[in-house]
Amino acid sequence: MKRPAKKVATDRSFVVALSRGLDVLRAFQPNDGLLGNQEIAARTKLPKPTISRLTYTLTKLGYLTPVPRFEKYQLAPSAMALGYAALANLGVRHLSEPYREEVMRATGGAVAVGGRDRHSMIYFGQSRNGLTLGVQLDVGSRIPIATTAMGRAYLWALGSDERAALLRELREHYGSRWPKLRDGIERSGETVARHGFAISAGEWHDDVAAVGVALKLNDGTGPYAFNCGAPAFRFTEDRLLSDIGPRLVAMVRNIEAALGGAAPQSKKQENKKLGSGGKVARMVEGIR
Amino acid sequence: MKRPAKKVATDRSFVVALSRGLDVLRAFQPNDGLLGNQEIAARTKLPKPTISRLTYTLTKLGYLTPVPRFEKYQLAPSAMALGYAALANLGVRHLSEPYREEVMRATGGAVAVGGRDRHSMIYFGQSRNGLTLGVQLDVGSRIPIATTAMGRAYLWALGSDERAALLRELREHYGSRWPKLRDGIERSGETVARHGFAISAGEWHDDVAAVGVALKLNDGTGPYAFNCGAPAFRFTEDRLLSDIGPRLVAMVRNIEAALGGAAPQSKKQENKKLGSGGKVARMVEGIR
DNA sequence: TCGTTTGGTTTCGCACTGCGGAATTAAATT
DNA sequence: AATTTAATTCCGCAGTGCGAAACCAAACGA
Repeated sequence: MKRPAKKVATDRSFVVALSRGLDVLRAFQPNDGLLGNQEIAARTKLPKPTISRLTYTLTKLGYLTPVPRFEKYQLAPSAMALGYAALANLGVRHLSEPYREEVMRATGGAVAVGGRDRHSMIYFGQSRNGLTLGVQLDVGSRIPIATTAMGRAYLWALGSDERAALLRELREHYGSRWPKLRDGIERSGETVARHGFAISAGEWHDDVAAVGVALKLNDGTGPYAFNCGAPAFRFTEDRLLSDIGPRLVAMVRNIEAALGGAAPQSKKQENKKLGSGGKVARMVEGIR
Repeated sequence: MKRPAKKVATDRSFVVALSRGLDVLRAFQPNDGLLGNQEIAARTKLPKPTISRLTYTLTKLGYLTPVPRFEKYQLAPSAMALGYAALANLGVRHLSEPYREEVMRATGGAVAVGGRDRHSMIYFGQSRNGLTLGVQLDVGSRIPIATTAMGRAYLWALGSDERAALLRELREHYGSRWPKLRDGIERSGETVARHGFAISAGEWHDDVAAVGVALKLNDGTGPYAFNCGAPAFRFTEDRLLSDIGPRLVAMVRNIEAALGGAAPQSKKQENKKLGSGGKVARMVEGIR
């Protein structure tokens, strides 16, 4: 009864202006520092006057700083504060730290937790020893879903509907490059089914090898995923399979236990709530 | 010509819906993890249906995650991504790192950079050696403006108008506690005038002593500030004055030089632009 | 010097969004 | 069963937010 229209159309509860404003903020990628109204308009595909109003509003609220020298904008401290609040509220991050540390010491690989944002996994926290990888990844770093151990573990931890939805998104996102990626994902699906962890050896960066394990919580919060990686010469595929992988699985199980049990897998619970109408129903409908 | 109304009233360029949506996100403080619509409504003073719509929108966009178990929401990875992008785009943070490291090693104190968000200073980055302070401050941490060396340095680096505005805000924010704070600020103003750095010894936390120095850039980006702090017994007031302070000032001057010169202080330039109407005029008007 | 290009802002009338009071439902509590 | 608490849905209307088009200013270039 609220479903008919073809496009986004009439979703009376969706606040377009807010969505657009956030799109403007998101237009600022981690590199490109300064952006003018023009560039923002190009990226967001919104008409110029709209952008003007939005940047004006965001500036007034302190999320953007004008840089008069270049007549452009920059993300401001307030934007940062949001991110930090998000981070601080992420229980997994804190709780998993000692576990990560331990596995890092035991294996010599860097251990990280992350979750998904759009088409990427994004790091919530990591433990690395001095050596480790050539690639330096910080909190907030993004890594692809399709080619990384963390991403694959995450993907295969999703319910089949969500997974299908995500795969569709990725396909669209990657265009012609998709088939190759999809193959890798499918292979990793078998690995996950058999061993409980995903592997990526040289598929993301030539010289990086890692395993990934997903964590499900019973609070309904989307799955998270851990990885443990090192330079390829240090983690041979053999070692990944027989040593690192199982170790990471054990770690995650421990964390799940500490956090109050893994997610119940049965759809029943959810459906009960879903069937009864109410908020959750709309939520689920809205989300995917 | 756009000024008359008493309240926010008619600012045709200000997008209210966006502002409110961001208020909802901001309602999530770094601690209180989960928030229900109710609590959000209370904090933001917005009517419930409005909150419903906004949380619905934010959820759909991936900035909030519903936690069905508690019928509440949590900040989601997308929110974090924003913050990270902000951080990554902050030139000062990266460029200042080696300088901070050096001063840290030379003095034994922790050295940090930060900027302002609302009523606080917020850390962009810091260098600490193993020991240092009892208080552990991370990127994203907030410290007060009035009682800290960093905050005071920042405050006295503002133009007199902005400073006045900020002081007004703080006064309102702190209510009856204000007079005492104001005294501290004023004393620190003299210190800044005389030595070029601000001091806070035991005024924020009993056992912490620090100096602060502001950094002005010529790109029009609001000032930033550095501090160098340690347990009080390690940084005596004498040492702050004669050693740590001057050293931090020197550091900041070096950074300014590396970044292409300190901000020109004359109001002329700005006024020229201002006079000519156009974007900047509206910006400035809007900001403060 | 005068077009031209580029990037941004203002205007303005209208459509439809977003609003919020009030009614409604769900679940938890008594 | 009655009450409380917390959310959602309804729905008509005010006025927000929209965006095409016009306008402006500065930078370029010839």
